[in-house]
Amino acid sequence: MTRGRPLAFSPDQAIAQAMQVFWAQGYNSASTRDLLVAMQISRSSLYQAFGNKEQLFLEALHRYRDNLVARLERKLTASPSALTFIEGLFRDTARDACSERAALGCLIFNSASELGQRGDVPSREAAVAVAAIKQLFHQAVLQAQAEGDIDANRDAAMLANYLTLSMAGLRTLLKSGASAEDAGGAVEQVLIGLR
Amino acid sequence: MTRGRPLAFSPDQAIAQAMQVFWAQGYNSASTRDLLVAMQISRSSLYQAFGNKEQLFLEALHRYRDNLVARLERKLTASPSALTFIEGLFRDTARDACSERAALGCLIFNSASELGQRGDVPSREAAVAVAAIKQLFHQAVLQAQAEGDIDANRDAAMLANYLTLSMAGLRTLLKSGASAEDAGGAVEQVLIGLR
DNA sequence: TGCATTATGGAACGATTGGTTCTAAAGTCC
DNA sequence: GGACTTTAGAACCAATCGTTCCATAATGCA
Repeated sequence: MTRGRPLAFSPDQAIAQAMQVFWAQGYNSASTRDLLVAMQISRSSLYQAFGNKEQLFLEALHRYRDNLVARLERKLTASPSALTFIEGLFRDTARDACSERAALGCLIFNSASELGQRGDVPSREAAVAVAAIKQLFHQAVLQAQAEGDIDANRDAAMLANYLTLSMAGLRTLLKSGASAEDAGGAVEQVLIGLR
Repeated sequence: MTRGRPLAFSPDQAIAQAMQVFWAQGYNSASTRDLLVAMQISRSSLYQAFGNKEQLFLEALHRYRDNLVARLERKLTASPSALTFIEGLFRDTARDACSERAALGCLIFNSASELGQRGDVPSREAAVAVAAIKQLFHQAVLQAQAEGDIDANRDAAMLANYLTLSMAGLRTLLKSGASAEDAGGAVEQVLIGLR
């Protein structure tokens, strides 16, 4: 099957490590050296396996997006209702205010904020990832409407935008050092708007 | 009065130009060269007048914050009511979705997102600037309660957090390329939560 | 006219950036 | 053993990073 010397590292794990670096530092501030150290591979391996820094970032962002969406979809189906899923997601995020995780924020919103509307591939991919989050909220809202927890007459796409906005705002609030009480209070207000 | 050779540039204008660079590129990505070109001064003048890049950023952030708060306070007092001020602020921001201005976002939220909880001075100052925005919303909510447009029984501090979260989220949404319709719809939902 | 003081332009600093290329060794399959 | 691929590491590139230094220019004061 595979000819030649086999890979000495797991591309999956390597991407996961690179993802952590981009997550903590952002795309521009993450140097290739930082990535090499975290990935525990040599320079030649990085360029042979992933091309360059930009392509590695795209792989990491893609991975993050896929993992996040899959995790949330599992959570959604495991929840007693779509509304409790949404409520739990926001409340858990707010409750986690003081953790390292909250300080990192979300790679997708971080990237959208950093890369803005530059027009290059990483910027567009960040926007695509935001759209994936919005799409998941849309799905949850539709389900909650079918379950009778949200008025079926309300525009589900609009509510999906509202929830995406709210989650992005919550992450920024947490990044600026908001307490769990402050974040939790604001989140309850967000959730009131759903019903 | 002043001894020695006089300054050949206006520190005010120079800071304003530097602010634009930090605004468009972020703190880390803004190079000293970019700053020098925009400020139209020489390298030595920058370090003599402002110390270093970090201190220059702090001056720019401070300036941005003071200008923003002053402008919003003027707008608040000029508005027929505090509620119309809040509504107008959010609607105008959403309506402006496709402008360059919207693509830049807000320097304060940009900085909070980029610098996160690093613990250094720029990071802390970004958090202070977010707190200033929150404080302004708090003031507007209290006034709206006094004017009978918001239920006086509701927690004004909580609503201020809610509005800060919403504005931060709106800016992230616009940075990810949301249309004026999408942003406007989400904003209406945000405003419904106030009443 | 000199002196003190401050600002200026520009060179230069050492370190680091992302990216590429090279070499020699090592591992695996046929 | 030969074909093939990956490995580690060094070297290199031009560019950039933030910062420092120095001689010079421009002003007020004596």
